[in-house]
Amino acid sequence: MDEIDELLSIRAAELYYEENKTQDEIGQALNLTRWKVGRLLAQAKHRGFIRIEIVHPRARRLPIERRLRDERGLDDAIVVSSAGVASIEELQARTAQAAADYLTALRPVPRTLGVSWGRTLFEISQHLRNGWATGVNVVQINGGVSLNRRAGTAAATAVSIAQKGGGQATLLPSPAILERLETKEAIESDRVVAGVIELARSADAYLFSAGAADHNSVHVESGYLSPTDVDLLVAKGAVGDVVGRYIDSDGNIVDPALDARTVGLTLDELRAARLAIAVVAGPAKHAVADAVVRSGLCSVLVTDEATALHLLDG
Amino acid sequence: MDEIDELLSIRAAELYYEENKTQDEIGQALNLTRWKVGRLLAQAKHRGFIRIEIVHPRARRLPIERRLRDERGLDDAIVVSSAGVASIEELQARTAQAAADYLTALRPVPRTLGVSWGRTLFEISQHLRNGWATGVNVVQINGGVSLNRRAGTAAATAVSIAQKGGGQATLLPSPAILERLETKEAIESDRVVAGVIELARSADAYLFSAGAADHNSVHVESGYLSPTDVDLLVAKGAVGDVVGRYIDSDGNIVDPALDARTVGLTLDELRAARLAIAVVAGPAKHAVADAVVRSGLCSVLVTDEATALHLLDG
DNA sequence: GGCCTTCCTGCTCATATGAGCATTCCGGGC
DNA sequence: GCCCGGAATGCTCATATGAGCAGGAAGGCC
Repeated sequence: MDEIDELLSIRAAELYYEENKTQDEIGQALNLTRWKVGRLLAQAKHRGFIRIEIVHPRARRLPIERRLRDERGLDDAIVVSSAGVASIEELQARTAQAAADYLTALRPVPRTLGVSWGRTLFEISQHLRNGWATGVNVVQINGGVSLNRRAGTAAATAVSIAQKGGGQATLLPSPAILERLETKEAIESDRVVAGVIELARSADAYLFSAGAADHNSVHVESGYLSPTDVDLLVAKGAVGDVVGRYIDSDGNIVDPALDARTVGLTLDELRAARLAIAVVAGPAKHAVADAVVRSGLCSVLVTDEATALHLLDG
Repeated sequence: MDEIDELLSIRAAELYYEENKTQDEIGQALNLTRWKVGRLLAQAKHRGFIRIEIVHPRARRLPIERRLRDERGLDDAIVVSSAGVASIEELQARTAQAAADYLTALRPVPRTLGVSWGRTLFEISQHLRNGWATGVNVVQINGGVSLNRRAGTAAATAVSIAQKGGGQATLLPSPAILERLETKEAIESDRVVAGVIELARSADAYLFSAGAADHNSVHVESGYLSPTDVDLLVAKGAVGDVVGRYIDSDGNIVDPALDARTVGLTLDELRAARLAIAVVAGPAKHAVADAVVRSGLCSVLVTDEATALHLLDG
């Protein structure tokens, strides 16, 4: 395509998209046949001169979703648009909304849903509508008795999801990470705890997020880890955590000793699940999102456009 | 339109614009008739959820041009798109290019073109192609014998426009602003100078820019004014200059004494012209652009999108 | 210069889309 | 319960558009 045609295609595009002229009218205006105009417009589209964006908080990016499915082997992918997004909070809200929408539309409706906890999960629970399902029982898949002011968030999340879905929540009455291996084993052998974990293993679907390996983590905030602990994990290659278990960029456990003191489903149990929905948004989580997808921790990913593009191109 | 329909219209738009599905296919996918889909898409467009942008340095904004013509009484307006613009320099280049394109396409071709000088005019001269016209004579409309290193820019601009247009340049051999009124009157009564100004008055068309009233002005750079002079003009309400004459936001001369010492066409002569093309770009010139258009200094405006929107909404 | 290949142009025809209209549905008033 | 007005729906039909093809121009190669 020479420069003349390039310019003509721009003029044609202006008349077509901004002035709503027909290709025929454009042809008359520019002294071209309507077929030539059609070809110029096709060229302009093909060469990326025409950018069409859907500007709406609920807008998704289907072509990127397709690429994630095809190129990264996911069963499904939900990518929310970043167009017109003003803040990271809004991005997270959009993603949480999309996750809530996905859960609501999920068929068959899971009888038992295993959930993790954290800021993302809490937000999803807020975006779910009353009656999003009928009779969905919710079970926590990792420890989450909070140690401080945030106490109750983990429980509130599971309870809210269950209540709005017309079911019961089963909480895992245990800290996320214990200081001593013996304590962790003792807790896990407790009849109630063991029962909950057994129930969690039998869930039809899992819904969880991933955390970045930084001082902003809920594990630091909840007091399970100190900022120094996180620094050490990062030094060992940690990019983030899933259900409280810190992984490197290949999805491997970074610190087996720490992992052994962490209560809840193991990552391999998660990997073996038929339906594991990861919800990960924001630039801070690009690395951990990559590790999650790469190592097959989820079969469905709900994320934002920038993170998705990072997974595909980065 | 309720929320359900709003969401459906977004889903439909995704399938239509991103997946290139037909409205019929979308209907099947979403359990709607194809007419409903068509209506949803129309709604989505109408409510601004669909944003179509033409991303190209030569792209123009025809709807804004129309508004400028209709609402601001211009004979013609050229508005270059700001989409994907990286720097102010690029914006100015785009605008200069558009001005060059406009001149090239101008019919009837002017026999004599009056031009001012400055950075914008110089850039336009660079963007013009050899043979953009055949036999266009160019005459300077304001004084421009530079006093310093920039010497020659003013002359080079006029000569370049003339040469590329297959004509001759007539330079105005006079400083832009003189220190004493008597000198200015003496120069203007010089036979050569008087002849050039007479020729300038008879031009078929004028091409000029406007300068912001700041220390970055070419008049400061060329030594005709000191930064302090400009500060004083600003204090008197100056928003910028046209052919070396400083105006306030209503287009009135700010300092009649200074104006009397300025050589070249007067603003009223410019206002009386049949075809006066002003080329003004960049955020620094929003105020002066407004004054130019408001006071009828130009019949044709070439500008950038942001400046145009400022004229319309600001 | 003649020939061949390749790309481009203008066409026919099938399909997709939008305008306008009749019908149906729904909520409010009696 | 019944009627009515207004909105939403599904339709017919005219128009706009894209796919595919035949003919022709342009340019390279002998």
